[in-house]
Amino acid sequence: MHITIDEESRVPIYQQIANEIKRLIVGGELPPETALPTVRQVAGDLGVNFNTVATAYRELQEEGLLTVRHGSGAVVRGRQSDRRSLEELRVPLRTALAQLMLAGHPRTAVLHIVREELTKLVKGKK
Amino acid sequence: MHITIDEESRVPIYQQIANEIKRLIVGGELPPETALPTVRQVAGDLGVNFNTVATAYRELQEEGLLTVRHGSGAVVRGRQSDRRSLEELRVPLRTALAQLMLAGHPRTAVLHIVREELTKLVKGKK
Amino acid sequence: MHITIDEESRVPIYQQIANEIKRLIVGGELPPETALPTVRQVAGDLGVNFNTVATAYRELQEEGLLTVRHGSGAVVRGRQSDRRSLEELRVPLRTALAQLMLAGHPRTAVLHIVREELTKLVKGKK
Amino acid sequence: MHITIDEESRVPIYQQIANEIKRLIVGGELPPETALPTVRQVAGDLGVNFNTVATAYRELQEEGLLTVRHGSGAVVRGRQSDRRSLEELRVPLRTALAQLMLAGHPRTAVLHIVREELTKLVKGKK
DNA sequence: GTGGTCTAGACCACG
DNA sequence: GTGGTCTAGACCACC
Repeated sequence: MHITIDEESRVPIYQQIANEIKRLIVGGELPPETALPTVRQVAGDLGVNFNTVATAYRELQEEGLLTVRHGSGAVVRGRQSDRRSLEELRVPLRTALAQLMLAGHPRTAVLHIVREELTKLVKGKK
Repeated sequence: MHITIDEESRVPIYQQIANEIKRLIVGGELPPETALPTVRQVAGDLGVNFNTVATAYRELQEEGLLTVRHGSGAVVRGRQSDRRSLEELRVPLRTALAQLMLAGHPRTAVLHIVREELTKLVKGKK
Repeated sequence: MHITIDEESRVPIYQQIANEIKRLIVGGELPPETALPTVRQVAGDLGVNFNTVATAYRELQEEGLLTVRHGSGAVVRGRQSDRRSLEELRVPLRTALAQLMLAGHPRTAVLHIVREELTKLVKGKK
Repeated sequence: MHITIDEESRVPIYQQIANEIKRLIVGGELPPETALPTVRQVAGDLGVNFNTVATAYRELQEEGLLTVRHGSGAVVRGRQSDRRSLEELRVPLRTALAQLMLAGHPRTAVLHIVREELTKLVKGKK
């Protein structure tokens, strides 16, 4: 399971970890029933404290994406769904798109980038 | 200048203000050379702390979007561009797209939402 | 003996098993002197670890609800009673009631729900 | 704001704190818009680490009961509502009722206790 | 001065 | 051996 963390980012590390795992779930690299590595293993790989990883796992569990079984690890849930409303999810999208356009990319270029990202997201997925 | 703030959001208020102003610049509602309202005025309108708005303006200045003229307020810069690299801007986009797909929206639906948002962004723009 | 476990719940599985058995004792479905199925049998039925069921049985024994006869399984005790004080038992009740009211159910609705649950509890009981 | 913690209980301290605050909200002792004491103040009063209190506040925020404003403290939300379904809330009630009956209290006595608790819950409420 | 995050390390609960 | 909880203390983000 490959996760990259940006130490410089102002996004909290635990949030970045959660986002990366979401990406892997969406992309099919972590299909339902997959056992995730232990918090201590991920912590070791990333060089962060295990509590930081535990916070990420906790967030994913609260969002219904993982089942964390005390004593036997975490697995990806079969029926995933983000509980947040579409309107809530539009806000970060809107912000990301605005920043791209501010950087000087015209509408068609932005759409191209979006298509690229969508393709990368589901690359591994059957 | 119409800005909306979500008190419940975990995104810092100053960040929300900065994002909203970026949106208005992209949309052409704040064309180059436009004078922005004073920090105190915005703070009063939104009912937030003076320093919060000041932080938002400082961020926009650091990103090269505003010119703050000593004693006479801030104006939108002529040649705007977000200084961050494309790769840096892809991360929040990727995250936003992944969340939409996790919510169960298929690729075509996500693209549709993206087009809607892009259209809304440049609505006021000639 | 029908027991249901919620894998997603944050209540430990052994605790859920113990709670379910208590419910069956209260309801009269497991009258005094009834022999309980063996730990291994319950574990197999529920698809949980052997030790998990053993922990549940141990808890019930410690609370004086079961008699574990060396080598011959567990039986329901004749004169059952939870050893904990009334004050100790009020706390979870209070918490459960507060959550129901927070969910917007008025006092009379909560009382109705309580009556329903009490009736369900003793359904099988003569 | 009076909160009592049972050090012996197996319910986590942060959970107990959250439950107590819910009780105070239901009872009207913490009406909407009330500012809660700071995490450090509560931590000092209860003799626990401030992180423990912060975890409780976080849980309440995620359940939509508090608005935590970074830098200016937490306030009780106007429109509270527990997002969990009625069925989910019935389980702890069922468990609490079963334990009371196991302790030898007949149905009418249990109902009496429930009424007492409901009355205590809303004591301070107008 | 507020809450948020992260670390380090101990101990417990669970399966 | 897993995750959960709690502590202690540091530093940062925010208002």
